[in-house]
Amino acid sequence: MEEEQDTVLGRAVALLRAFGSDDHVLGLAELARRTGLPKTTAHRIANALVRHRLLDRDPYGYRLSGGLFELGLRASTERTLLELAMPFLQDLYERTHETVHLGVRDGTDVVYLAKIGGHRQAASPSRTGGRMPLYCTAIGKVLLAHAGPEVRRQVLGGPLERRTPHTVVAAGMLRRQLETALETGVAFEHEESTAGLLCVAAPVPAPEGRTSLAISVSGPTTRFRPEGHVDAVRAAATGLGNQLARRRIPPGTGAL
Amino acid sequence: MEEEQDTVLGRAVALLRAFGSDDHVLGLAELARRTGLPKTTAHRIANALVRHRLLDRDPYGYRLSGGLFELGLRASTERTLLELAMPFLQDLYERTHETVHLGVRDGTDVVYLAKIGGHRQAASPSRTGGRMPLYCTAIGKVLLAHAGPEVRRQVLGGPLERRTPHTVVAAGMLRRQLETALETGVAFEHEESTAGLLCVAAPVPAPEGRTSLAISVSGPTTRFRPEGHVDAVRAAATGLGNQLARRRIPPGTGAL
DNA sequence: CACGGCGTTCCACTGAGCGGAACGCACCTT
DNA sequence: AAGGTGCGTTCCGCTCAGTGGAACGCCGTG
Repeated sequence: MEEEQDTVLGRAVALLRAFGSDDHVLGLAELARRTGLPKTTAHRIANALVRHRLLDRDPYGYRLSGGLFELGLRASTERTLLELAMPFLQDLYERTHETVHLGVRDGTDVVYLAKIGGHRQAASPSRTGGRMPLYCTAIGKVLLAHAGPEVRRQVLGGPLERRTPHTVVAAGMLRRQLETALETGVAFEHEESTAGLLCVAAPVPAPEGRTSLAISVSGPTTRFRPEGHVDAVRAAATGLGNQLARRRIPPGTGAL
Repeated sequence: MEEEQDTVLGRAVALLRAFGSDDHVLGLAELARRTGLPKTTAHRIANALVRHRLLDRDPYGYRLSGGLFELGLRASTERTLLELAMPFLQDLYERTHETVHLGVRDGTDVVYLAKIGGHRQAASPSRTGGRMPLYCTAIGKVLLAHAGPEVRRQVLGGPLERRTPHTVVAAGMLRRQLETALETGVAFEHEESTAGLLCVAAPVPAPEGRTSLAISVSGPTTRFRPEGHVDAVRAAATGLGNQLARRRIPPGTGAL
């Protein structure tokens, strides 16, 4: 958790960021440990954050508050992006009735901006606001393929952690997949991040600069055939792309 | 913008909160004005916030950043609530193909947690994370009807601002509408917050304590008949209510 | 060209923030 | 029962991060 934290503000932000996308509630000690702050300091600042309604407190510890949630939703760029994107995701869901995702690239991660899934949705571990490494998801591979050479080098050079028996951990193999992704305009995932999960993703074309958004449809191995949804995903992605271009929405690169 | 702001942290939060749900980008001077901070101080803190990626800066001024957006999405209570609610909203949308909202009560406001609307959605001004007063929307009236007596008194006692020619500004009239809302389990809005907009809402039943969530369907006067969707909304709301009860999700009261 | 409003830089003062030490408490071992 | 461990909390004297008035340069506008 490397942050500049020599000022109250930095420390406060560090405390907020200490909450990963999976841990909901953290005790004071854990918080102090993660941020590397002295217990006392963490205590003081965390309580101040509670006072200012950025954190909630219950007997079990601290958690990010609804106030923070509300504040986050006001971030203009992401919000207008979402508002424009929703109808397309919506349509895609209705055509496929499988889980639909919208993701942005941030560094070597995907951040999921939206997820639509009905009652019968596959047990995908993704969560809105959550992160995944680029190399092992369909959205990730699409975005990686369209990212600059530095990012590709960084990912292909770095270790490719095996997350399931099917994760592509050979850089050569991955590189080839990225090539075909560029050619065909879609990427697939076959249980590479999560066992039992298949996925197709297409990049949202950006007027200028690098694509950093992608849309995907995913479903369980039991019934889902990714190849069957290629056209639908592509349509949604290009539809959104056109919409964004018309509205002159800047590409989300680094925005997040 | 009354906040306790005698500490850096308080001031920082005040700066973030200075961004209303409608203003995207604020200049330094405007920011200083809204928070009542000296220009210098606002400048220093705002830049610190930029450094910590809670604000973005472009030639036009400051805006809430994607980092803040991401952070907000991690707020556990709201997130799990949303994850449980989405399928129901989804279904409701598919049944009606009109704009669907999920709202919570916070004080005398509704806060919209989710909005689903396809391409043909009505021009409702609501935005995810946005607020509306309780007295003039369907969701608001439902929530008001189920709120404690203090809240009712506060709203009915306070001035009812006329937002359109159809806004119910007579306390007596409003009170009667709340009664029928309690009896029938749904509330309507006929262009009371926005011209051309009709809406039905139903409360999400809470196992214990006060209901503070509601679901609505809305559409334009041109084609939308709220009465026709009563059953669908009610079904979605009780469905979600059962789900929440089963999962023992605490009621969202004051959570936000 | 003077004016008002913007964002920015400088700098001397001071109190908000700091964190080590020490405490009470609820669990576990032994 | 006695000791140990990890938790959240309180106290308090030191000091440096945060403060904000003054002053500056840069636009537009009347």
